[in-house]
This record gives sequence, structure tokens and C-alpha cells, in this order.
Amino acid sequence: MTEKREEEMEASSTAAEAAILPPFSSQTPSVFPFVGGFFDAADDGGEKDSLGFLELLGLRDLHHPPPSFLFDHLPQRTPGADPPPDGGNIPATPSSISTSSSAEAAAAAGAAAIKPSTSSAEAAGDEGSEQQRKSGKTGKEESGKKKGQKRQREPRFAFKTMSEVDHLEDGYRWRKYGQKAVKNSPYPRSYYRCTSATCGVKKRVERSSEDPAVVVTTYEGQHTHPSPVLPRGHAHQSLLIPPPPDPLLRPPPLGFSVLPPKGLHLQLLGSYLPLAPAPAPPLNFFPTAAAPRPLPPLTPNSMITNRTAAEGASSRDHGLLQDLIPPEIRKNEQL
DNA sequence: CGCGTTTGACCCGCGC
DNA sequence: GCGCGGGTCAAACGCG
Repeated sequence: MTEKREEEMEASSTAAEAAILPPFSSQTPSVFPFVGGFFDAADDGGEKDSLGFLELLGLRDLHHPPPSFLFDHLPQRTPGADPPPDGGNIPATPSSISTSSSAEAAAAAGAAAIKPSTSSAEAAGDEGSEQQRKSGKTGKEESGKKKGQKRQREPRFAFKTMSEVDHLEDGYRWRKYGQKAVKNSPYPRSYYRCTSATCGVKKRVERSSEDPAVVVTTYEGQHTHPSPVLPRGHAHQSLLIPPPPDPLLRPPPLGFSVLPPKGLHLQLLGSYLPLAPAPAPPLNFFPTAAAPRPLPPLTPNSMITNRTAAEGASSRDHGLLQDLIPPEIRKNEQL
């Protein structure tokens, strides 16, 4: 069952792409939908305090559909009460985003075809689900798996980025635990798990078969720990990307600290467009309420960066960029 | 030596 | 029941 949803979710990789990208492709044919206007328009709604990283990303401005975020199952506290809190008032914009916190939402989202993967209640305790799975595997003989209990999935959050690297850095450390070929796609899907022992967050990374430049990253679960912020040299991995928007979408579970990863407020969010034929429009992502910091105009080869005004961040970002951006491109940017 | 990746095997759920 | 496809495990391996 959940598998089915998974498929649908995965379909989001395809279907969602079909559903999400096209509308933007008309505007930004070869550019990741995270276009400047989207974030630029993210004026402060005065709800900073309750803002999740979505807001940080500028998703506050819900008038501008968040193009590449896919929400699979945004658990709601009250199954019946679908309407998310104003802070999490994420429109199920068919062409852009699907909260899929409920069937209605999914239905509303329609094109996104993303459905809730689990009931909210079950999703809340999803660590168990993984345990179940594991027990099912290792202790299958011990009937570790309960019959009749379907796999429960964590709330998931998927987004797409244009990047030439598959694994986008998001401030957390991930350990790859699997890779599978995806049907109807020449590109494999990689499975990552947060290396933190107590953190069961997983993410899947796959490249869109339709648009190889697009990387679909799906987060599952919530981090139960602060971001390690690249303890070691992990910069090679790639761009900073936002963590799951759970903080926005629901109040943290009891005792659960949904700490925005340290990297969040200084994150690069972006799309690396190695060979974008057309110049990407200048993007100014200012995920936080921090004063916007003008970014240099981007070249076709440049990155779409998202950062705060934090100066310290800038230096750090640069450090990342140094690792993330090919020398020639960096040179290009500096010129 | 620790940590992360690779990869084949296995499990699970679903559709036919 | 069988096959398919997704998801996970875990041993082997590589790297710093």
C-alpha cells in the first residue's frame, strides 16, 4: 500500500515533474524553478516566529507557488482538519506543490499526484516503522513484522534541484545505504540515511529521467539533532539544500526539536546549471528575514545561490562554493 | 582504523 | 501464486 504511494510519490519524480516543471518551463525554460521572483517576493509576513524553513526559503509567499517542492504527506494533527495552520498554509497548487496532507489535499493538488503515504498518527511515530522494517528483515523469522500493519512512512518532503551532482549537501551527514535502478529511468536512485544514530531521517536522491539536469531529493522523517555542519570535508558533495519543512508544517512532536540545521540560515539553495543555454535570471534568495544581500548577476554557468545576509555565512558559503563549483566556473563568477 | 560507498541479495506489497 | 518493482540489509571494499 505504502509502496503504492511510494510509487506515486516516486511518480512525483516523474509525474510531479510533469506536473511541476512544465508550468515553469514556460517561464524559465532551462532554469530551475527557484526563480528569483519567488524568493524576492517573499516579504516578511510577520510570522517569522513560526516560520519553518519553507518560509526561510521564501515559501511564505504563497502567492508564488513553490515550484519544486513536493510534499508527500504533511502530517496533520487532526486527520479531519486538513487546512494547515496559516503558517503552514501551503497551497496545494496543482502545478507546483502538493501538501498531500490529506486525500483532499492530494486531490486538490491533482496534478501532483502525491498522496499521503500514511496517516498522521502513524507517521508521527515512524521511527517504529523503520524498526519494523528492520525487524522484518533481520528478524523475519521472529515474526518481527506485524501482520496487518502496513509500513508507515515518515512525512516526506521532496524537491527538485538542477544540479550536476546528485547528492546535495544540506548540512547533515548522510550515509548511503542503497541504490536501485528506477524503472523507466536510466538513472539510479540512491538511498541515504542520516548518520546520526538517533536520527532515522532518510532521503532518496534520483535524477529525473525527463530532465537529467533535475535532481529529485526526497526527505523522509525529521532530524532529531542539530546539523553537524559538515564535520569533515564533505564539501565535495554539493550544494546546500533545505531540510524538510516539518517545522513549518506542523508543530514539533513532543520533545522533538526540529532545529533548523545550522546550515539553514546560511544555506546555499540552489541549482547548479552547468550548461544552461539561456542566462538564468538573477536570483536573490533570502531565506530568512535577514537583510537581503545583493548577489552578483549570475551567468549561465553560475549557481543560483541562496543565502542570508550573514557575513559569516558568506565566507562559509564561499568555502563551499570553492569545493562545489568547478574552478572554471568559479573563475567565471569572479570575473 | 573509522567511515562511507558499492552491490548483490533479500524482503515486502501490489497487480495480474 | 507469481512476477515486478521499490526499499533495505549487510558484507566487501575503498579511502583518508
